[in-house]
Amino acid sequence: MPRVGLNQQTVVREAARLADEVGYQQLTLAALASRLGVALPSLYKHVRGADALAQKLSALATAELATELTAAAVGRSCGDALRAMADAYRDYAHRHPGRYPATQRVPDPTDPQHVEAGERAVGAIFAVLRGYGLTDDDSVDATRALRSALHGFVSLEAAGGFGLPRDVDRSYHQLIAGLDVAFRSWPRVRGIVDQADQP
Amino acid sequence: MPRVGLNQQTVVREAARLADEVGYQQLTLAALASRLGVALPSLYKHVRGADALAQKLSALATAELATELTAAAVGRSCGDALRAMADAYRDYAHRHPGRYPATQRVPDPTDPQHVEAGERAVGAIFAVLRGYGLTDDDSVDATRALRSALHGFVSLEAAGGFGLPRDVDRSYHQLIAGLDVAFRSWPRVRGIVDQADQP
DNA sequence: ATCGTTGGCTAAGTGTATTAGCTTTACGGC
DNA sequence: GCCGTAAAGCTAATACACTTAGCCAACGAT
Repeated sequence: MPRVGLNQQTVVREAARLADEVGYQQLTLAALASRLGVALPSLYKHVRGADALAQKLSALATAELATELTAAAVGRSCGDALRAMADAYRDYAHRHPGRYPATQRVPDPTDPQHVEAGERAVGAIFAVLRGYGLTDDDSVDATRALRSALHGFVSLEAAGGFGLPRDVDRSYHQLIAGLDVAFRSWPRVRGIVDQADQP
Repeated sequence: MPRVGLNQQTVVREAARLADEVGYQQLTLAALASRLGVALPSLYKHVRGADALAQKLSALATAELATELTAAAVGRSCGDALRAMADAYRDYAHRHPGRYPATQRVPDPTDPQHVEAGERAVGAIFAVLRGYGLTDDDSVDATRALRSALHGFVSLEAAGGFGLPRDVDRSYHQLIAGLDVAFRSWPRVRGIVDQADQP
């Protein structure tokens, strides 16, 4: 029985490819093992189990996404940067439908590469928002808002949640344009929010 | 062996309760059967299988959510309606952490109640946006934007995606305030988008 | 009272994840 | 070049989850 010569990286990479083909939920150790030409239990020599594989896949996908988000924003600012980053985000989800859901897993604190990837991804968003003059609490709120909008749109789209015939690209760009407007008036808006909290 | 006296409704209702307790992903036919005091295969007398149960649960949760969204918006308009509806949305997700994910399943066209529930939910959002003067394509875009923002925020929050200590309620209200600003300037913004599409 | 429908059951089969323990390959040191 | 060992593969067995088949008893209508 000749050895296949696997290691953790090859296993996780192949898991990513398989997930993109069959879907994140359909990624199974059995399918992965057969794809790699080994028996299922052999995978445990490289990965602690199904959950650990999902975590490693998350680290991989998050790192890829962070790199692409950063690349999209470099050399641009404000609206230009926001549009470029938003397009890169959705584009990644389209090109990697199986990896994208993995990026939503919260980084494992015991995996430095995973943590670093998550920080890079959030950092890329943070950087764009700094271009709008947003800092401190404002930038935290804005980061959450942007992540929510991007992830929400992409995941609804992937789930087939947009039934009407209206062009989905158009709706996405309109959403981004709306966020641009919101971020431009963010501190002013915040004043209104604070004010509304007072009785 | 005395009969328990189940029917589809009691099974689905109990599934909803169980999902809220243990989580949507942890909802299992085995756990549901034991909770109902019945052997697992007996459930098949009331539900076609695990997937059909998930679909029925989706119909139930979507109907509940639609009712609460509608109730929140009645008698209000624009920013008031938007805030009330957004709060109701997130509140439902908090009160029913196991049902909420079920609402994201696309309605089954062969289940009239499911379809009706989905239409009511989207209709409630549509109605609020009409208060902003948005119609036709604009309202489709805006509905998608609002759904994306609400779902994205709630699902990131549920996943534990917001690590920083900044108050999450504040961030949510800020997001809603930002959407209010965006919707007020929606048609104007749309002109910019259309313009950007030209070379 | 009985007959048919229906709601429950047990048994059995499939697919996935996991653990235990064995075998053999490949490599580094001598 | 040989050999010892760590690691990479394997088979076997366990634990769940979902599903189907087929049996039996309870309940309602006649």
